[in-house]
Amino acid sequence: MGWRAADRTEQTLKAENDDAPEYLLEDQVGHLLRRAHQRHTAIFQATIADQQLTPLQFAALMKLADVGEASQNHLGRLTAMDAATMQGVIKRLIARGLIARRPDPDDRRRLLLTLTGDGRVLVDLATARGHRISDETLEPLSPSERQTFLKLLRRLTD
Amino acid sequence: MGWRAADRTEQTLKAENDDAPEYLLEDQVGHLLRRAHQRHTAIFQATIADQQLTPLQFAALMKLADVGEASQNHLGRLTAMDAATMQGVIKRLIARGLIARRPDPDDRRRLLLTLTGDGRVLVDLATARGHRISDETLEPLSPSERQTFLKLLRRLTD
DNA sequence: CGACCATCGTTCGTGTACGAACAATTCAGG
DNA sequence: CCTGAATTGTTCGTACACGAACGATGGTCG
Repeated sequence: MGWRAADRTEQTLKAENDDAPEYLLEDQVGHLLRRAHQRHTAIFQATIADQQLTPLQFAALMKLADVGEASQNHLGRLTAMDAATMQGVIKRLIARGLIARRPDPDDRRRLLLTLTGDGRVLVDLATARGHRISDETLEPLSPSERQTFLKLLRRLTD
Repeated sequence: MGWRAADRTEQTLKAENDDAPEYLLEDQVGHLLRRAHQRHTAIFQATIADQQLTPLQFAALMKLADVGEASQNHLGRLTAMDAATMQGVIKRLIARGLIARRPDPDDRRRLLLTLTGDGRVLVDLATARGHRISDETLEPLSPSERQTFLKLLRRLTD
């Protein structure tokens, strides 16, 4: 690229103490995590049948199918979304008729969420895709490497 | 929590074919990558000195310090941001006087970006913090596990 | 009972993320 | 040379992500 020689004057201060530990963006965990996540969402969009369905909407749907019924905040904790983010996700899923909301008779602060019939159908269709997406994301690794990677990654998520 | 017993009727269909491969959100790579990335950005915000500086702004700044000068699209490719995302990041860095923009004399489509004096000062201060952030993110892993994890993670980012 | 504090859902503001479309400019091939 | 394809930067629209503040409700403890 030839930028280094051209910008020598601009680089002077930095170039003078070469022994200082350089910061290489492409070696930092945060950058790699971000890029891996980017790649995963690209695979998600290409593989999931429904083009409108986003990774977060899919996660909320799958978790709701798992627990059957939950309040917004509770489902948010189960899917690692804060209450504000939850608002938008829930609003869009309700607008598409995939989930329904009803007041909790025992606690008037809460709104209980459940899958609708359409939601249940979509969950059944999308489950296989979900597994395919995970496989494809891990495709560059061998089976034993996948085990190792997932084990270590899980320890970085507390 | 007791939701499972309470919602048995809602779970009937799903419970009947137990042999079908269940989809456990907390075991999926995508979800784990998202949570690990969330944790990293929380560590970033807590550790970086400047409270206004975001991970993407920091990345653009560090990369610009590395290459000296670059057009918006080029810097975007180096930091894995698309042109539209770049717009906002660059706009905020210019507003804070950390980088400057000037037309490329050789190509009138391009705008060349460089660090300002303030930007260079901030980069020098933030470099040590950046390394601390990476260390803290990987803190749950032993040194050899970190090597393994980074090696595998890098293979998932192409 | 009553003051206090936690929780629930909502809204606002800021900042990524990215597809899509656009005008201006550059480049490649005929 | 000149037409068409590619690149650069910009804007628009949608969807996360989260801190902060808010009113309504629920629980606790003196």
